[in-house]
Amino acid sequence: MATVTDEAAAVMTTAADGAAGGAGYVLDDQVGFLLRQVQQRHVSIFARHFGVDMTPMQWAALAKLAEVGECSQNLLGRHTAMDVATIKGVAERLAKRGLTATRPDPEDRRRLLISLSAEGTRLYGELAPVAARVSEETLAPLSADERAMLARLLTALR
Amino acid sequence: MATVTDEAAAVMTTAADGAAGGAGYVLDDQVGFLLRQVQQRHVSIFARHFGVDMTPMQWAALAKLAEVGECSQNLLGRHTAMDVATIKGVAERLAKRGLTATRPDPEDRRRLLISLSAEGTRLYGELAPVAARVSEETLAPLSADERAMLARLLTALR
DNA sequence: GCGACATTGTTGGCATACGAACGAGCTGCG
DNA sequence: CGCAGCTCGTTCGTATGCCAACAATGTCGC
Repeated sequence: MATVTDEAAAVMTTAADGAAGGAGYVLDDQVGFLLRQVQQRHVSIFARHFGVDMTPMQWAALAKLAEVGECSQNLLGRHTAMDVATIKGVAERLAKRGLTATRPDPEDRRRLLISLSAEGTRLYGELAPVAARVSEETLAPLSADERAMLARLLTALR
Repeated sequence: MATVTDEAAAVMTTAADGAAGGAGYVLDDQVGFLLRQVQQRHVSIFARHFGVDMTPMQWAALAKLAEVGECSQNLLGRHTAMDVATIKGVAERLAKRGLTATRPDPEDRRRLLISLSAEGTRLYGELAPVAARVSEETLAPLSADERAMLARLLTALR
């Protein structure tokens, strides 16, 4: 099923075609460019469902906190694939909105422990179905088999 | 070719599993989260090959200019999938480095025409093979068939 | 030819992203 | 015990990325 189409077959070639002057390099065929555009569409769908009060990054942190429970800011950053400087800002904005609570780790005075507040837990429960719909809508153009294949390929490139 | 593996089959389910409280929503399985991580890896590979003097966005603008020739800032933004506010900054930085030349459009006084300078053309020719290697390294974990499949799936989601 | 509407570019504001540098705290090894 | 080396959090600087508002310019219909 789902055989390789003609136009896709010509796409994303290796670097072996060393034509001088960059002939043969077409921006629109590069993985990075495709990835960015798919990401753009996804973020746009996310924004339409979540509104301006919840960004993908904030949602990722919220969802991960719901999943693993209280953890240090640094670990939360690793769980959500965010830079230390990035998770700082995200955690800050979540805390300002009262969705998380923070306290110093009694065992390690370097660490800042972060956990969901009651309101954060409530909001997570409310928004999780919305997040599922966002994923669904993003993948809408693909069949079930294609979605599974995409998951496999993306996981391999992670 | 390339059958669906077990773990991927369980991944990226639809929103139909309406379990209350978000049970069943696992951040790591969502397309958006996977996309962001693949993107991160790609950008990291890009930075290793290109250094700090050329960002993915700047390269996209440069490559597109080489492809289509002189065009308005707005059109260049659409060609490279950049917001008007984003292409402004990118064009500014390219111009500051002398890689592009700008002039007002004699036919439409709203437009700002942008083209590659001699130095920009030279640099594009020099870096195009590097860009090809970046794409190659990003896709290294995949076979040729898998790359074609990925291109097809990403294009469908663009 | 003129006024409603669209297009182009600019600006301000907010939220990522990430490298680098820094201070404070922890840990293991001699 | 002492300290070299690591980890954690913060801050700074630069570059996206996008929305909204705005001014200048084009276009099109009447």
